[in-house]
Amino acid sequence: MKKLERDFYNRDSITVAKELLGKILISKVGGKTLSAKIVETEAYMGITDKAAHSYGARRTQRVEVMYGNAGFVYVFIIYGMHNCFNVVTNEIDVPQAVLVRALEPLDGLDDMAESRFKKTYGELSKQQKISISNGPGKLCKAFAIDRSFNGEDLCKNQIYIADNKDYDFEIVTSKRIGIDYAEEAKDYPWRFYIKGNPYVSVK
DNA sequence: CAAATGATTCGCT
DNA sequence: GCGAATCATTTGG
Repeated sequence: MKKLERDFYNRDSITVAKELLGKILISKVGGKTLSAKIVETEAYMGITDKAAHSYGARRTQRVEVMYGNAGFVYVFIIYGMHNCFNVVTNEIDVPQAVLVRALEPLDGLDDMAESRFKKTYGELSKQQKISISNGPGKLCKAFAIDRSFNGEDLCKNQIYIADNKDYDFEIVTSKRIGIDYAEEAKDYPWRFYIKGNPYVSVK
């Protein structure tokens, strides 16, 4: 499997969000290898998108990564307790990003189960196996992603995304989740997921 | 089973 | 001070 290069990320968020579906997220932090298929994403289109942190060209310390080069990681804390994992897209000074909302675990299942539930994968209930990574906060916990990942480069070897030849799925397009404050932007069809995948957070 | 609720921290105004 | 790109748990039908 080939690692995705800077060129892949250096396009608009909607295109990257769609094409990230079915790709493989790989983390090699702390001597462990974790991998999972990306099954749900959302595009945040920057200065014109009321749901985006960078709406209206807001440029603060927190949002600074999004103004940088494509292919970097943007992690933020939401509701005081959950991390959200984003991929920075598009040109420098165009503050766009893609939120990864759900993953299908592939390798390192025991490590993910340990991070999430303090159990081995075999000890999990059927319900827990699904909920191990079927949401933005949950997948961060499974991958042990926190704010120390903010600003990491996906074109290096600590954490990266690999291409996948398995393109046998349909993409469903729908409205984004949890952004009721965003007025008309809350209805934009900028959420994408793999049809029929059990790990999708909201069907 | 659906709906309501509490948790808890930090960046921004 | 306010409120957020969420989640787990509890409550009620």
